[in-house]
Amino acid sequence: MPWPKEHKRNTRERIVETAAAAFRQNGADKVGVSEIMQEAGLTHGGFYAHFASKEDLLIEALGYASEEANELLETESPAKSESGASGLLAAALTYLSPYHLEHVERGCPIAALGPELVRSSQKVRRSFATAITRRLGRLYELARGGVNKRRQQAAGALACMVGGLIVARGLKEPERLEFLKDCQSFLREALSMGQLIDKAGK
Amino acid sequence: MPWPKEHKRNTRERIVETAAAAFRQNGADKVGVSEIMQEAGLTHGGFYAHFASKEDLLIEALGYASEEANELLETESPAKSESGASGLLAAALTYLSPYHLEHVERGCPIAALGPELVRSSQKVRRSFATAITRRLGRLYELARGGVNKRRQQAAGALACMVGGLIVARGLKEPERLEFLKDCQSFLREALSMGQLIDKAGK
DNA sequence: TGTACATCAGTGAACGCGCGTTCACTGATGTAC
DNA sequence: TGTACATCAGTGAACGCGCGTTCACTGATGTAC
Repeated sequence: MPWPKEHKRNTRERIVETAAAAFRQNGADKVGVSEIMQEAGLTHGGFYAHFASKEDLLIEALGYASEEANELLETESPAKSESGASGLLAAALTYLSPYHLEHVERGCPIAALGPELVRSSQKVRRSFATAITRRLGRLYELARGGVNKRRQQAAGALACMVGGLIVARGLKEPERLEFLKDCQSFLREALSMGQLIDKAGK
Repeated sequence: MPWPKEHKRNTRERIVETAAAAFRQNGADKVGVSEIMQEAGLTHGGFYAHFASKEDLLIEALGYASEEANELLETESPAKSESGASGLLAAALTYLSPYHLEHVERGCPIAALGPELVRSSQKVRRSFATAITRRLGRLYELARGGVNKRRQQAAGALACMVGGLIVARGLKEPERLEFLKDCQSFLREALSMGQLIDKAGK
């Protein structure tokens, strides 16, 4: 083998990472193969030595982005330590942080590309559904209470997180941060109060 | 004037309505001017007698879709009367209904096009921000409690509604309805319990 | 150690296609007489 | 009432452009001797 063993693998990964950021930043349809390859320091012709189609790259990039976003949620964040929140609430507060609001390209692909992905090919949709289910599973593990309670809180929290970020991104400078804070306050009550009531009820 | 007075106005409105449905169904980028005109019973060439650009049509269609969705929220629905829910919760339950889940083309444009619109031109983004603010105002009016409470509940509810629908649409047949129900249960608690606690605290 | 070679990652011109937009035109219409 | 006419809503060919994809090629590499 006339090239270093890992060379092609590294190039491929560089393309995936570049695409994962570009797709989230500008939308999968608005980013061309040429643009991705150029940002990865290559020319467009070489693309098909690594991927069968742009759709295949989208699926890989989606997987990469999902993992990246899941890690973000489990990272220690200012919001997390400030409030002393833990588990599901902590993840939600991190998700609804100004940092995540501003950094689409490194953030949650559901919020960045959700509706677009739902309209994509069956292969993409399948991959997207898996990513969502996995995320829901992680949030479920962070929730506290009975089985139904945990499932409902994981669902409600994910909905608030995704919708909160999307709506905030649609607002202008003064209102968007205010909206984000309101969503945080809402979830703080909805998640922790639910707990308290559960305890009181027992 | 050699043509009936309202003829052109009617044609224009027909184009807007057709576009409002097509954009939500397939995404603004994926729907061509030709396709819209054909669905409206016309040929593509005539488009520019009605609109300066596709972008202008998008803005008009967005306004039309927003109004249509706002009306949906204030319509009497099965979920609404079933639960005896009123105000904000009733609107949220209607939003998170299977009907809305299935009918993107007649539903909320935030959930159908949100991330795509955020990446659009300044003109489109401005129009989108206005639509969101208007929706938030309506939800605020439906909420109960103090000023802060109402603002937080309106924000949290809108976030859950938009995110809940987007996530549900990303899931497959068995899970998507389950997820929708979980979001409804979550909001039922988060919204009505907040009320109860408020009352108990006074 | 030095040279010839086979490999294959990456190059760049070219393709067919659909898009948004333009423009010279056509023909249905209400009006003037 | 009937005909000639001006208006203008709508037509359809054409444009430049960027897209995803293909393919004959180039040239950097590790290996064989």
